[in-house]
Amino acid sequence: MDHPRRRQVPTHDELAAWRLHIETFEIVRARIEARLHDDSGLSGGDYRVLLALSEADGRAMRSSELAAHIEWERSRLSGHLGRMERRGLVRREPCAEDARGSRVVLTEEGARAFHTSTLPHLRAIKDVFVDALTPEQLAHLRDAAAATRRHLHLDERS
Amino acid sequence: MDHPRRRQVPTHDELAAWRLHIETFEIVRARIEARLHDDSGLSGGDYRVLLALSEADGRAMRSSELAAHIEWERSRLSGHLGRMERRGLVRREPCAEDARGSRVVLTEEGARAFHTSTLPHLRAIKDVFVDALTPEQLAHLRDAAAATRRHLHLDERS
DNA sequence: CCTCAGTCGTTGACACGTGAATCGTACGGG
DNA sequence: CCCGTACGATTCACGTGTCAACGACTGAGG
Repeated sequence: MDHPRRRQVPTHDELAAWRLHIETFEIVRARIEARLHDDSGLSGGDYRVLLALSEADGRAMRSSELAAHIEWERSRLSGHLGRMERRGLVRREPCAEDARGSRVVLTEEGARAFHTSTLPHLRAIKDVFVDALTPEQLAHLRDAAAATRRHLHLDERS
Repeated sequence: MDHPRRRQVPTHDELAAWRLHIETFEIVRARIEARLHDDSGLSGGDYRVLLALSEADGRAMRSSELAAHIEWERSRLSGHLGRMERRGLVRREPCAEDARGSRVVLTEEGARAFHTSTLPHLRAIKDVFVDALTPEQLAHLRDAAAATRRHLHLDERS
């Protein structure tokens, strides 16, 4: 027998809880994104970009500013914007103040797509996620997420 | 004013809880997979395939049997096995009983990679996920996941 | 000025995921 | 025995993600 100061690996139950949790909420996310896509043709990434742009001054943002805001790699954003531009959701124009950069502008069509998608999307979140849980369970999830963020030293706002 | 029988969209707090939860545990998953990859060069997908194969009779399985077991699309598995085969983790051989099919066999190297990765992987799950939470919080997560699965009519084992 | 380190955005190579089409084989019914 | 349908596995086209390398440009210093 060893003298475990502290168990180094999860118990069977802890491991089962981990798998159940992560697999379940992966399905939840997929369902919500699938509904968004069926309703409006937008992916989760599209929605996130459109949300940020529609809240921005002049419905436009510098590309790396946008990337920082939604916490994406710049290369990821670049590729995504290329696909969104092909579909007419955004437009890229050269930036006056800094010839290296570019401004990402929300098009009329992009704004329309975002607005018509919002309500059904929120409903999907309610149907699939919120309504699955009691208010106490939801509060517990929020607390667990907050504790996890502290544990990982996320949100070091200072 | 309307007469909402039942709110159709989430409240601000519910929406915030949803976003906090999903974003946090996405980061948790990414951290655990990054540690797995750093420790052993395996991705989460590799690990799942190797786990299933190492528990299978003769360390081998029919391809669609394996796909069903780990709940993957067959095309996804096919592509993934191609990459794993290039790296020598698995081998595919024609199937005796059914010339359409193929058997996926765990190689010695695959078995070795799986075994050396398991302990560090479990430790990562403990460090990053389990140790972030109190036992009560972990139980709450498990209950919330179970409730969600019922809500979505998953696990209809009948 | 001019140099040069650093930033902006894109690109390339790759891993990974989905759904539709494909191709060969299996097998039950004429 | 052959035919048509069903099935196993792969392939294709595409969307999505990472990281490293790149070319264009900026801006602080000599």
